[in-house]
Order: sequence, then structure tokens, then C-alpha cells
Amino acid sequence: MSTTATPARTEARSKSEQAYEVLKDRITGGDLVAGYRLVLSSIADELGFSVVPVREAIRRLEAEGLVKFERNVGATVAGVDATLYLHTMQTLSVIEGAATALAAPLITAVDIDNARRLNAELRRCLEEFEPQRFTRINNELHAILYGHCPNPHILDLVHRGWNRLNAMRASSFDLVPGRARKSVEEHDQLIALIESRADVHEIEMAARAHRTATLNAYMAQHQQPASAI
Amino acid sequence: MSTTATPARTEARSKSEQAYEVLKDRITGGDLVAGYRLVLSSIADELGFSVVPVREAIRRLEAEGLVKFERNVGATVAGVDATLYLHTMQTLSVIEGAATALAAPLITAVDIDNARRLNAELRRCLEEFEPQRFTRINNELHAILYGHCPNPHILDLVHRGWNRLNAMRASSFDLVPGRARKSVEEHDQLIALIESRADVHEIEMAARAHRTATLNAYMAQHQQPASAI
DNA sequence: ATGTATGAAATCGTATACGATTCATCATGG
DNA sequence: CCATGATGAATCGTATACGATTTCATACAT
Repeated sequence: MSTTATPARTEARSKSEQAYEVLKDRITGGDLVAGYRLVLSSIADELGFSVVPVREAIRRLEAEGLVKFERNVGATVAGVDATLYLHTMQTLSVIEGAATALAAPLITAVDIDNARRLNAELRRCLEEFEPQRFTRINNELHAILYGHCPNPHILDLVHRGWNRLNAMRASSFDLVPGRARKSVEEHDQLIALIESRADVHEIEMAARAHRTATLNAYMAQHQQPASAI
Repeated sequence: MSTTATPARTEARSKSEQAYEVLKDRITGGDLVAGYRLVLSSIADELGFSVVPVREAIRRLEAEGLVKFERNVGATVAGVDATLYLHTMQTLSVIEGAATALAAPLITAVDIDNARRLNAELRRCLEEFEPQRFTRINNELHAILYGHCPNPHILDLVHRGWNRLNAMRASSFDLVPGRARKSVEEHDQLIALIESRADVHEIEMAARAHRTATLNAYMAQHQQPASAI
């Protein structure tokens, strides 16, 4: 305690980080719709900070692709352009596929159990029609599968991809009607593959295909050509 | 003189960007050795700027992994830890493989010609022993192969990966003696594969293997276990 | 009526100033 | 002699202030 009253805890995160967390949560949580304009002074006032840390937070969000920043004009929440969605999904298919493959050899029996439990939850969400919950559980399930990836860079890229995707409200499954059910089945196959210690390359391709299938379903519904990889 | 003499050209980049460019060039150019300490006020004085834009530039470099930043302590040029090198190479192998595969169908005959010319240059660099030039030409050659990748996210990740790698002086080939010669041969095979419009998956695996081979050579020399993917 | 010039308002960009934190140094007691 | 706590310098974190740029509305001329 430096002065007397307030402990001034050294572990307290900086205001830049606080602003970053708040804005990130709002964007990925869907509170801020795409195209929403982020004005530095307004946000600063609301948070009780100065504009400087807010500015830094926004630049950081820009680097992660969650907001678009134009010089001397301002920042807006990144839009959901169809091609942007395509590119994000494609990138994530590659990265998450690799992450899942790298994590597969290190997965434990407990992880497998948890994954199966979550997938059962997903089935229940389907029956009771809880899309919100479905999306959340789906995130957790995949996080288990790629979580042991020993390469922090790749892990970081996966997280960024998921963030961007979550920011695009109507998270994949709302967009394509029949997709969710198939997705759950693919989870079963993928989990079985990992459990059996299959070839890492096979696992990678399965994980990639799982995501690419969602993408293709989306593309088919929106009548656009899908590029193969 | 901002009022009358100088038109105050609107195209001038902001000081943040200028600082970013300068620092990035110094780091990737090898002028700043790993571990070098970046003090805000010193850099600001040297560039004639205030600390604010310099700070922003450094945070941006941090996001790209070129500098390490510690709160209330300062920034240092990111180190060349062996495991960091491994992780960066592994990530790049995945990303660049995908980028090359996605770009392959869009490549032109001119590109193929240029690639072959550059690879011939590489051979000459080997004979005349010009490692610096080899690294530069090698960059250009790969840039041609993945350049047409239609996914800007993936392209961006590739560039970041190369930046990080370039920042690690002793760029791969100085580290492993016999590797460069084999690398040139693999280029020939990869170019032929792309020219023949081979299966994109095959191209992806070849491009990935090309980079993984460099990584494995490095690992073998440093007696560490290589993880398979 | 439409296009263009002019002005004001909004917002960003940067400089300066000061408080907060970390780290090293040194004195002090065991 | 070593451990521990105080003290100071170096550096980062943020607030405030002001200048620069963009944008939009308005008035004017064609």
C-alpha cells in the first residue's frame, strides 16, 4: 500500500487492457452490431478513462481484425461481409486443423470423456432448440480438442479466428439450417479418430473438413462458388 | 510553416506509422540485435517525435511478435529462443503450405518463369557463396509462389511469419550447412508440381514439407526431438 | 435545381506534464 | 558476511491540452 487507503494492487490490469477487454467482450458478445462507430471520447467518458488507453485498445482490436480503423476518421466494428466470412472460415479451417492434429497425441482419456459429454449436450440443444447454448457448448468442445496444441502461436491464431467468428453474429449454425445436426455427427467421428490415436494427418484433414463443411453449406445456400483446399 | 509554405500533404503517413516502419526495418534488417532494449523516450528523441506515437508503434510490433513487451518495464527485441524458432517455423509451414496451395491454381506462366529464374539465381548464390543474397532471393521466390493466394488473412499471416523469421538473424540457412542446396532442389520439384496443375492437396503437402525439412535439419543439428505433423 | 465554395462541428493525432511502478543501490541490523 | 528494508533514478502509464483533418451542412453562383 503506497499511500494509505487504497492498496494500489500491482496486479491490477492497466486501463488499456481493461478497455480492450470491455470492447472485445461487447463485440464478440454481439452487443455492438457490425458497422457500429467507436468514438474514442465517448468510450473514454463512459469508462471514466482518458482517450489514450482507449485508443490503444482499439488499435489492438484492429490488429486482431475485430474493428476497422480509418485514419482521421475513426473506428467501426468490422463488418460481416460474405467474403470476409469465407476468408475467416477458410483460415480457421487450416489453423484449427493443424492445432487439433498437433494436440491429438497429447489428449487424455478425461478430455475424450468431456468431449463426448459436451457433444451429448449439443444433441440436447438441438432437440430443445437452444442455438445460443449450442454455439457456446460447441466452442467448448472444440477448445478441448485443440487445447493441448503445444505450439502457442498456432493456439493464438485459433483463438483469434474464433473471436472473429463469434463477432460475426449468427454464428455459422443460425445461417445454415440442417448443418448443426451433421456437425454433431462429425464431432463423434472426430473424437473417435483422436481416441484411436489415428494418424495425425488424417486427424488434421478430418478437423479441417469439419469446418470446411460448414463453410460449404453456407456457400451453397448463398449460391457462390466454393474454392477447394 | 504549416499554414502557408508546406501544403501539409494529407498523404503523409502518421508519425505512428513512420515510427513503426523505422523500427520494423531495423529489427528485420538485423540492425537491432535480439534482446536490445527499446526505450520509448530515447526513440522518441531520436526520431523527433513524442513518446505517444512511438509507444503505439511498439505495441503494434508486439502484436506481430517482433518485440516482447513487459508492463512497466519496457520493450525488448524478441529473442531467438530455439523453441520460439521451432514454433514459428511450424506455424509458417502450415500457413505457407495452405497459401501456396490456394495460390497454385491462379499462377501464370510468367510467374513460373520468374520462379525458375530466381531459383537459378539461388544456385549461383550457392556457388559464389552469397548467403545474404540467397536469403533475399529465396524470399522473393516464395513470394511468387504464394503471392496469388486469394485469401488476404492467410497472406497476412504468411507475411508476419516471414517477418518474424527474418528478424531472427542467421536466417535458417546459415544455421544448417547442407540445407541450402537441398532446398534449391525442392524448389524445382515444387515449381514443377505447380506448373503441372497437380492436386492442390499434394501441392500443399509439398510446400509444407519443404519448410518442415529446414526445421528438421535444424532440429537434428541441435539434437532435439522433432514433433511430426 | 445543381454543383461548388465556405464555414463550423466532430473527431482524430500528438505534445507535454505528471503520477505510478519497477529495479538497482546502499545502508543497516542480525 | 548475508539478509532485509529504505531510497533514488529510470521508465512506463495516463490525463490534459491543443493542433490537424475530415465531414457535413449551408449559402451562393451558375
